[in-house]
Amino acid sequence: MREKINKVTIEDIARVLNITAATVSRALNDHPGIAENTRRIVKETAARLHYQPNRIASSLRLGRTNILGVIIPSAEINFFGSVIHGIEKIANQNRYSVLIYQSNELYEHEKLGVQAFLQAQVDGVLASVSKETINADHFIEIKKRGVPLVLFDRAIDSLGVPSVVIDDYAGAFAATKHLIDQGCRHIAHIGGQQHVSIFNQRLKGYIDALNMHGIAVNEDLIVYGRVSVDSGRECMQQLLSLKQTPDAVFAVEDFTALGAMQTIKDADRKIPDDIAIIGFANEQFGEFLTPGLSSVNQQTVTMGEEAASLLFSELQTADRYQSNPKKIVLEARLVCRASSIKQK
Amino acid sequence: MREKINKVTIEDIARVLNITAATVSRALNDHPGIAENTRRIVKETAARLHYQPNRIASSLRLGRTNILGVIIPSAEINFFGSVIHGIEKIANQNRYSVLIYQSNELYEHEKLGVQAFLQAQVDGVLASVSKETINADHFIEIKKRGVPLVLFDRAIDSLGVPSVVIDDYAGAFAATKHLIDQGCRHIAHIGGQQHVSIFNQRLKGYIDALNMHGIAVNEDLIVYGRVSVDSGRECMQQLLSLKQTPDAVFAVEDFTALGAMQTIKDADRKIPDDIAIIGFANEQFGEFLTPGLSSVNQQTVTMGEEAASLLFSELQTADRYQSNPKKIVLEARLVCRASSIKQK
DNA sequence: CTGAAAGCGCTAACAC
DNA sequence: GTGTTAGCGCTTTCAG
Repeated sequence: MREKINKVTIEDIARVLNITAATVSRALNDHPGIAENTRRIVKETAARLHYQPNRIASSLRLGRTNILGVIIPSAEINFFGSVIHGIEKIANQNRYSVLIYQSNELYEHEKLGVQAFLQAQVDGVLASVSKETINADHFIEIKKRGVPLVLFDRAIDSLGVPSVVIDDYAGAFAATKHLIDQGCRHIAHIGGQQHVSIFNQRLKGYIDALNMHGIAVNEDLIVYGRVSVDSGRECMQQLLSLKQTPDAVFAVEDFTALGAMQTIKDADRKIPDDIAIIGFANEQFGEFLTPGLSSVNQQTVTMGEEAASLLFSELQTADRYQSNPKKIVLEARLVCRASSIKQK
Repeated sequence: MREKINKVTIEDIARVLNITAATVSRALNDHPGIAENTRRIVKETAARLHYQPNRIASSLRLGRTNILGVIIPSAEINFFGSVIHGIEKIANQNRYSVLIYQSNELYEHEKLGVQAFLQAQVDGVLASVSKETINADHFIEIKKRGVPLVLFDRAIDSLGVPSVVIDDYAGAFAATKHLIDQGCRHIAHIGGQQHVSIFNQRLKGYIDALNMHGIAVNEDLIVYGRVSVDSGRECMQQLLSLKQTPDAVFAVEDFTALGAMQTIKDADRKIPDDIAIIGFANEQFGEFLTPGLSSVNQQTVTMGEEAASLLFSELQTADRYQSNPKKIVLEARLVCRASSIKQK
């Protein structure tokens, strides 16, 4: 491993061939007005010398980096890993690289991420907003600097930027209707923080489904948690302490549903016969629970792909942020498993 | 959103203050020989003008980018998402950003990733090798260019670069010993593809644990699968068809263990009383199964943190790749749940 | 303590 | 079809 490759530049190639750097650059980039022969010989020499173009230099010159910045709450969360997968796939197809930054659900980190990306001169930003974020000034700054921004999953409509979300409302509606179809009439909802728009949409879907089917909404059957297994347990305990306990539960997401399931089992109630249950997100573990947890699929990889595609189309339009931003709403598909299917 | 921020450079700040760009640069970077007053006023002006340093320009000048490249098979796989989480955490602490590239387990993609990183002039590369990769020339090229490289999980010892792996052998040994301690004497192993070193290590740990405890290895009790839920089912079926069925199973990883569990249940055998079971990887779902699946924790986040730390220490030593590369072996911790604890 | 000047590697006018 | 020249924004000698 003695022979270390010294950095070779287009100047080096030019010197070897007795031509100028400009010609080398043109040849390597397949410019039109270049002799076929020159191009061939330049490329050969470049390969022979193990030349790797310095993208930093060309970025500085061109004013673009071919890098996309992605801000997510945490790569450790399955959902975001999948979205990243989708984004990276489309990015690579367009010869772009992906820089990631985790906010850890902290507003301050999110701000740091935006700053890091701006300084790195990324050509575009994809972001899923942290739960803690109230102020959107950092995202507005991205817009002001003319850098395309696309939000996914946790979007902020008032920002007026393109976004990809799933239809939380329709998903929640379908989940609730499914429970109604199973014969349930006392359907509870364990909700999330209502300032988070997706959680609020799910509540609305639940309420409208009940109303639309002539079932009165019972405030006692709606409890709000912190979106976690523990919180699901606590909320379910609360529901079980009611005089009239529910015969079904629609939980705002799967971890909450899981906590609820554990509590129902601990109370010696049967799932789904005594209490049916359905979650949201279709996390991997739901399939393996006993009984299998019904849920709503969020099409994570597709979300990443769509978000990236949206960004690339933004990148091609000059009049950014002028017209109404495009909003892609992905279908939320019901996944029925044993936890919600009552034997007739 | 009319007022678009025009790109402001150190020249702009200099002009406003009637000083030179050099002084502005020094002030912003807290150079020693600069008047306290100048520094203050420069920073104030920078903030007022919404100045963001252009890292592309400074990278070109300095010859380093403060960017780390990470190559993983897929961000969609939980394991790698967690490792990324750990890497990114340490990177951010060191004011570094993380560029990711997914190989999708393809050698060709892995090569493209290396090339993209080299061109992007990343200051270091972290990689987990694709299952398909036989040829390591692309990694050798990273070394030749003097860019620090650290491998994690799927390492190639012969490359002579630092790496972080977990102790698969010890983990498998501990898992098997745990089953022996529970009184099991007919312990089966469902293995993986033996050309993958981590799977082979787990087989060895299993065999040595049996030998060390005076239990003869029974070839019938060792079956090889394809590391999936379905394969786990098939392998378990095979084990259940033996005259002498096992009283315990050590599965090469959790999905295999899950398939085995399902088959055991379907055959109306009790877990753990009839057949105890333990997996490997400590996937999230294991905790939520009934009974909870015992497993071996791989310390994924720690692996990312250690790998990144190792890279940063490489970054500080000039005589890279000279001495014996450091190899960090993380402890594989037994996680005992109901699936392997027999009532005495 | 600050200014002048050069240069990191590349590309794009503008010449010829 | 190729060369010349300038410059992207920043940092760092070297002067003073």
